[in-house]
Amino acid sequence: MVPPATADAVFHALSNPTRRKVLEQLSVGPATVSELAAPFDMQLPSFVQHLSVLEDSRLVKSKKRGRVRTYEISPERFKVAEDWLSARRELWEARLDQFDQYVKHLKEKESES
Amino acid sequence: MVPPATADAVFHALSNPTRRKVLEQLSVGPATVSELAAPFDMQLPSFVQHLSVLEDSRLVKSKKRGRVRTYEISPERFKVAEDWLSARRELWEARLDQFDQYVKHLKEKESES
DNA sequence: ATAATACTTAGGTCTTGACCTAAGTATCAC
DNA sequence: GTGATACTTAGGTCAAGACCTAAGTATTAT
Repeated sequence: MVPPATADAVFHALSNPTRRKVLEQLSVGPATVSELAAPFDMQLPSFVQHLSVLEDSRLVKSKKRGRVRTYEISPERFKVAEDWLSARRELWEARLDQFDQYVKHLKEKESES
Repeated sequence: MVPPATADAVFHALSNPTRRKVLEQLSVGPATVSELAAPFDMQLPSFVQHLSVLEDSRLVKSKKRGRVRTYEISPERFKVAEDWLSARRELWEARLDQFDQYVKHLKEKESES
């Protein structure tokens, strides 16, 4: 069981377009703060806050070497979101299948008469 | 391409534990406002706001018959989240596979010497 | 017709989120 | 060791989010 606070942080991190674009960039490969910030029309301190949100959610991790901080994707964390979504899907698909079966059953009965 | 605003709304809707619990409940089957609200220690108007957020994101839909409003899951919308996540995963997995290949390649070279 | 039920509307508070500017620190390049 | 670079810290604003209470409307039950 994933603590709910974890899912909160992960989905919240994903809810902002700037942060999603950062994740899209990092999916391609690691990058530094300035590289990540370059495409955005935003002051650096504001942008860095987004990186903090991402890091707090653990969707990414970073390391500083000298004065340069490099970020990379932390793939394990995405499972929190993926697993929650697929658990929902399994539940309702099972239910809808059951409903389909029921409809099919009704139709068979109908054609008997 | 899904407009980013859509992903914003979907992930934002998913970021709150009350709303996720509602979605868990609705995955099991449709339910009315009062049925959904019952487990939560929250005033009804506050709770109904959560339902509005979910409906705005189109993760759920509702219909009113008489004085009772019934909610149900709207499965298509979940694909927005699922697709975004799986697109990221594909990218970084391709990259990490490539890296694995590279390491393997290095090891082969090493054993030649 | 009256009362109870099932929401809805209309506010108000308090916290969090998303930005900003200005100034600071730690490295690196010369 | 001086200046440029790459962030960091420390504030401050303004909008959005998550709750609340009080009162309203539309249905249904008696």
